Amino acid sequence: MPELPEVETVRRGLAARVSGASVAAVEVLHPRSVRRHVAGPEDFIARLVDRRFGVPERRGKYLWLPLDSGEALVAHLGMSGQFRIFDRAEDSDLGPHVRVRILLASGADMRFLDQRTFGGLAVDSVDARGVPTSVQHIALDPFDAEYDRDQAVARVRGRRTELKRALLDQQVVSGIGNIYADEALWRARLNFARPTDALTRAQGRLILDAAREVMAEALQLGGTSFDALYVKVNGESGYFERSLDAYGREGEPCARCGTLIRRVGFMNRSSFFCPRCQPTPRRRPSSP
DNA sequence: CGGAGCTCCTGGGGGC
DNA sequence: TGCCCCCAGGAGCTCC
Repeated sequence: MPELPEVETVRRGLAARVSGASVAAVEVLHPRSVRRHVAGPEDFIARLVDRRFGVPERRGKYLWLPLDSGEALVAHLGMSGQFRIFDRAEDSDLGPHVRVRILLASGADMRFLDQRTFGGLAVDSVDARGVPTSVQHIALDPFDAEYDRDQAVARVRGRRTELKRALLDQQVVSGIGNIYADEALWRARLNFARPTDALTRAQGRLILDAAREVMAEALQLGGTSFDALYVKVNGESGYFERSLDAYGREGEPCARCGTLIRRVGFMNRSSFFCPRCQPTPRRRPSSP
């Protein structure tokens, strides 16, 4: 489940390995992985071959490599996307999940793998600030130099929904997925179902600062890896999983109060929380 | 037009 | 042992 820390870990890996590299050839092994490139796989390939990559950038869970053509190669990892870089292309034993291969002029082999194909690549135009068209609707993430926390708080409080829904809405604040939403809520001692329009400004700041903090700590450890579905560009795992306080800890004692962590369904996914530290709100989002 | 539900996808794992 | 079904969930899309 790549969220901001995992995507940033990948971005750093790509920055170290492919910044300034030129594309020699591209193979699209699964068309679904380039479905966001509406002009089709052939056009996708043509816009990459002989182009040179700049330094990769990221907003929220999107990352992109600027091209010397003025466009950008945009990537979203979805649920199971990975980039792997090999020094030399080896045609044998590609494995079942390699979806796109980008062979570099240096001889290196840059592979996009994606078991569930929720992720994908596209070549996209960029605006004057270098942001791809397909990323412009995404809110700034908490690590963006232009991020304004109080504006993000205002967006959360302006919604009429439940707090976790707002945290997961990439147009409110980007980069937060199910794991870090639960972790931030646990740290802020707020229940996922808290109505956003009843949240105080202080609570809004608390939850957004907690999200930023937990993602910063995860990034230090190279992100969260549950299994081989998320690895860095060199194939190594991150170590944040052992630091999680709520996510995946159903039935284990809360690190603050010892109450057993509960899991409930919410938005077609699981939410983990401490029923004592994060009590369920009495009323549903306010109604007339 | 904001909010909420649906849908895409595959492999691992649990249950029987 | 084998098979079936559920589950993981990001985000675009559709409907209300």
